[in-house]
Amino acid sequence: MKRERIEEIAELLDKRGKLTLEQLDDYFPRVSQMTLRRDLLLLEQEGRIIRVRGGAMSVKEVQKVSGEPYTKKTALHTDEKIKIAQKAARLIDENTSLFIDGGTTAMYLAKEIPDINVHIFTNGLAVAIELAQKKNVNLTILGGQVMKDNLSTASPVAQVYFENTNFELAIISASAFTPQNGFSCGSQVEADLLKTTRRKAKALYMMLDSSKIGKIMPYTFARLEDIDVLITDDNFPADLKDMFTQKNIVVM
Amino acid sequence: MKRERIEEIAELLDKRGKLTLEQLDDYFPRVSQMTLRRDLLLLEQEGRIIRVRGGAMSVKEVQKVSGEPYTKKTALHTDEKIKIAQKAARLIDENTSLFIDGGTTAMYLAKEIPDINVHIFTNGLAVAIELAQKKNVNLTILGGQVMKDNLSTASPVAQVYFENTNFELAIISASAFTPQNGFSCGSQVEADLLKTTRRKAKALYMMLDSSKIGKIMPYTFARLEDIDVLITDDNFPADLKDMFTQKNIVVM
DNA sequence: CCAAATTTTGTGAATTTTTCACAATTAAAG
DNA sequence: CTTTAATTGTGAAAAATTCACAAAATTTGG
Repeated sequence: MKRERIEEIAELLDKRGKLTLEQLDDYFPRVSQMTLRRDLLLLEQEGRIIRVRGGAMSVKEVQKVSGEPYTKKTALHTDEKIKIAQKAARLIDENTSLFIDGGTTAMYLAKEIPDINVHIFTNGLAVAIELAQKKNVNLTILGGQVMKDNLSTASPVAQVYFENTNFELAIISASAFTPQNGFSCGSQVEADLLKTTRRKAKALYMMLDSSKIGKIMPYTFARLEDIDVLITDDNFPADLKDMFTQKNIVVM
Repeated sequence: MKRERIEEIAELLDKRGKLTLEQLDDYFPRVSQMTLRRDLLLLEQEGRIIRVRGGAMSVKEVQKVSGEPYTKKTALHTDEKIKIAQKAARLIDENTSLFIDGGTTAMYLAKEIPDINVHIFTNGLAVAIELAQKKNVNLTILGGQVMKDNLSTASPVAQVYFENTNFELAIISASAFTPQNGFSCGSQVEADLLKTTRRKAKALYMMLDSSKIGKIMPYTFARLEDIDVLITDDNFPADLKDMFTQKNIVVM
């Protein structure tokens, strides 16, 4: 009981990297903060976490890479993204092959994916690192020039390689969405890649947190009706939801 | 003055691993605790330290403690590898393009490379993550199936893509070396990749720490005379060194 | 099955650490 | 030599952490 909780905390911390005591309290409403504190103390003594003011952070997380620009971006809308990622993870079946993009939401998805036998293609460096830790996941990363801002790769040449791969499902995310302009992102090559994704996958699942709604980025890579499932958070506007469901797109 | 102090704090912290504010106060009696706090905050934002209750700890220190399969391997012969990496880093000129492999020594090399204008190709995920942090380094990662044990990619298909790239210099490392069997590694596809490297690069620099000498791995990818420069540590046997220099190979 | 012993947990006060706001000082620029 | 900006110091306010002890839960032994 105690040990179970502690292990759960450790796991959670490995996934999220860092948690405040308040966040932990939300996850474990049945015990007091003091108990959680004591658990953290124990985990610290085991060398698995580091207690910091306000909460704790995972040692594994620190070991990965230090203060890169990427982690900064990670902080925004974290909770929504994790929830979306959890929903998406549940949609992945064993013994299938799928594509995941390189965005931040995708990275959370990578964390949530269970260690099952699947073949995953990705153009995200951070996603790849995360998935490489799962023994049963067969992983292929798309090569190409690395974009420093989001640690994902894209290049026309890599497209050729991409053309020769097969997968059933693609789970991608967009930087912006409006009904008129569809799903868009900030780079031409990325848009091309995602367009190819749309062509090659039997089904296209889109992860979109509601903060992206109403925004427009330069390159549209999919329209509203191009997707099969939309995975979003609770703040998704009802009228928009209707627009999707009317086109037989599942919104969840 | 301010920056100097901050650097000094960072250095101290890297050495000692962890320091309380009181200890820091002893080291810097001329400034107030508040100033030290502000310095620590700055260092934390730079991602170099982690502030904990009572003081701060060095990120490097945390990173040392191993846990993962990959990180475990990293821990072995660390000092030699870092020295070799430092030597290799000095050989890289601005405005050139080069290939770096995906091994552990290569990862240390990535850390040591200054933030200069170069184009780097690599098949190492960890190497890529490290290099992605340098603003001026143009980075391309070779795609392919990811090998979980060493976080590097290799696949016949990626080879095709590789063929279309150009670089002047390749800095690679081997898992094993004997004069008879040359430089060898543990995987067929990796050997193929490194062979291609040998063909495409104008010059081939080999990083080899002395612990690899006398070992044999299944796949040879280069012979003694194939390389141009051998970068090794101080324990490299003198007789072997002669063998290389007699073939006009620089040993350093 | 019950009671004693042990472990785990919760609570509020005490302590410590950290933050905050503003003044004082120092360094830099014109 | 002013003026401006940056850095630093101070004490109070806020927050987080620890502490001590009682309550609750779990385990143990009869």
